[in-house]
Amino acid sequence: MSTQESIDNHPSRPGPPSFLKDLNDQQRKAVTTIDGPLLIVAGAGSGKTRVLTYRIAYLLQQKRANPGEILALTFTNKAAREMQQRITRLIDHRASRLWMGTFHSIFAKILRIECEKIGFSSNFTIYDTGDSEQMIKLILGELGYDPKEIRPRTLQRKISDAKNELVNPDTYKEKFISGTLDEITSRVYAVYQNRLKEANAMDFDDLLVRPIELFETWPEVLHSWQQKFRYILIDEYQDTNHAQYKVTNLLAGEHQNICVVGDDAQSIYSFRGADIRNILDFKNDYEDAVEIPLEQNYRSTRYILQVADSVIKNNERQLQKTLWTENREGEVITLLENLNERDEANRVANYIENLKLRNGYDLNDFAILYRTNYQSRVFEEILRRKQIPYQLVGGLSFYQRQEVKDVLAYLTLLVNPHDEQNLLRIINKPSRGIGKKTLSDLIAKARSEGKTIWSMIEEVDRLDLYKPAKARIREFVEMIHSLRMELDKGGSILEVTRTMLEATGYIKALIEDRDPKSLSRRENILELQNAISFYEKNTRNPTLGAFLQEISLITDADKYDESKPAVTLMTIHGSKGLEFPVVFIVGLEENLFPVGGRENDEVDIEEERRLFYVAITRAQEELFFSFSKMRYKFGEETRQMRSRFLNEVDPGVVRTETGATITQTGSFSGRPQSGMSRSGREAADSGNSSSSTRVEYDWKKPKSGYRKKQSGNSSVTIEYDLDEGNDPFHPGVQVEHPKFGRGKIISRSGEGSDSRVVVFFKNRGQKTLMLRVAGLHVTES
DNA sequence: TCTGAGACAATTTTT
DNA sequence: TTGTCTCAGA
Repeated sequence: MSTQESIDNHPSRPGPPSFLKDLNDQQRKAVTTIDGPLLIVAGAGSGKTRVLTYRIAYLLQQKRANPGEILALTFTNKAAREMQQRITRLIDHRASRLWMGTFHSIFAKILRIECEKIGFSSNFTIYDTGDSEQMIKLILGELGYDPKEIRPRTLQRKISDAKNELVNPDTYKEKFISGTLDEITSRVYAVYQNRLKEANAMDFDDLLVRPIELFETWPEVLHSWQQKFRYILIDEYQDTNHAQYKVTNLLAGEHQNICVVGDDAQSIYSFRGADIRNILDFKNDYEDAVEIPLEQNYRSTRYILQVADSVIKNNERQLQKTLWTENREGEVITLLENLNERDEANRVANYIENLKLRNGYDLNDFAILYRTNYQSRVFEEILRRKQIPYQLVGGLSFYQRQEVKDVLAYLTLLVNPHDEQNLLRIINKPSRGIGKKTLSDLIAKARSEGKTIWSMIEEVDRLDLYKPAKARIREFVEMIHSLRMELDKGGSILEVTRTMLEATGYIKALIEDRDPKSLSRRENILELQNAISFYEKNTRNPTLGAFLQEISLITDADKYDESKPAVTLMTIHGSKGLEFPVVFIVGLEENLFPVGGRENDEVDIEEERRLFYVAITRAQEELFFSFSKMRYKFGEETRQMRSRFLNEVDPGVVRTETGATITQTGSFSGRPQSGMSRSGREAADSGNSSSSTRVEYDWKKPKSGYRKKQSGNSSVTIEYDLDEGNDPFHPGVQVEHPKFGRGKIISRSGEGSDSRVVVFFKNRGQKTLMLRVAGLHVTES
């Protein structure tokens, strides 16, 4: 508090920036406590991003650091972009000089500068999970295992887990031999790491692990980066894994100015090695750490928070905290019961149309959230049929499509000839008569001579191979050589790509192909060319290598445009950090959400529950739960059971479409496993156990009223009745909306409880709102 | 070496 | 249901 007082007491000094006024006490403290380790425990919707961005702006304004001395790490591209935009708004062009981005992109950038010290060259290739898997499959075969018996994917997962725990192949060998699978993993892991290095390639995990290797073997390199980053900020700290913990711990070693923000209740990435202990133990790791909680929620209605709270308290492991809000109670949550997934999609679509019409929502106010990507299909189909624009976020990424990966493989080969995976991918694509036999001979020869495949085929003439194939290989090598020359002579990336598509006959092959997908493949390649062209025009020193690295770390999700007038479809994981006025959480069924476990691995129910919590807390005003009694799975109609989570929600704030309470839903209220949700049952039986808020039974007509702010934090509620027409909302009046902020009424239409106003909001633009539900209040002018 | 029919597996979640 | 992989035959 003393910081805040000293700032407030000297308004005439050039000291505190005016933007601090936008913050509440806790937030302001979090922004202005700048030296030393700081843990901000930020509940959902408590203004976390705002605090981070203001903190950065504050550091700059107070001249504590130059932009280049601030390192801000996020977990997803979406979060990074969001932050980038907000900071740009706050502090102009200097934002671009910040070291801000995802863990992976930032450390890729550092590695590009430093990687020669650990035996890589700066145009190393980044392998995605698919590339890794392919490579592991090849290695398995070479080691004499059958990829059908041992799934490359399983091994990929195990190796990735080991890397995130900083277990190298040698340690793995010592520590983890307990069964044959571990033994195989150990052997494959060792070969895999060597192959990656030979190929001058890194997988996603290496982008975090290799910097640690670098810093530990080169203390002076570590020291210079420690010096550079005076202030480090980490978002979503609860989702960091051990490698991420370690690498930031190293970097913060000098200045100890490390500020982490997180919420243990929103930890949803343990499958990727995220270790919730990182946040729980922060205060042990950094002795002088200060902890600041952010507990006021600005996002959601009281009912939404209430239902979120009723869910999350079923988890045993969690930090104690109290999330509260000044927002209105809002609408009760509606549970949609559907016959099957088509029925579900139709019902959701109908609600969207109705709410849009009745309450003046825009299309981008709606989000449909699901557990798994494949659930999006039905929704896409129905929305398309009903001509409701939507945008699908996530799923198969553009850059992961076959044809796009093929083109990128060619380009990658131009900058990194040792990249084996990409060479093997396209050496016979389109088919040019270099078949399986020739290739396996080639690989065997390369292995026995200890050379890369590329260096073998460069001297193909001395090899003993199938004659016709030799000629084709020679042609292939010459083609790559001449393309590389064109690139080296300074040819533009786009031009080289065009030449390549021509020379390889890739496009020609697609045109001749009778496959109906060929057309969309050609379109995708065109789109890729657009991306290349965009990159070249908008980058200072565009190089093919940099382009390839950049796109290997971005996904389709990054194209998400929140202002586009369309309904958003995404997974709950993808929705983290976002908010929507109206949210539909669909597919609340056993074995879907929570997901069904595969044979061997247990589903972490607490994590699934946190995921449900994340989904609920995305909603600002209206929330819907939905499940289907039948669902097509693998082409077969399966009977579905209602999710156990629905037995845990506070029944006081959830109603079915008919207005019935949720426990009255008949045959589908059955609980799946005995003894499973004891606490959930208790919550259900004891009604509003989680909160003192009472819910009126007549939920369809919420009380009217608006809050009039008085001095300080208190407010009085003034009753009015829209049917009487004694409300204060007329054109010209300044109003405040719980979500959209301040605005001015432009016009009004409709009668009584149908009254609507058009309001122009400073931050959100023009909106049509239903007075009955908008929760507006008049501001003093 | 290439092609196509049929087998088969897959639905967690992201960088 | 869809997409991927394999194997037999040309």
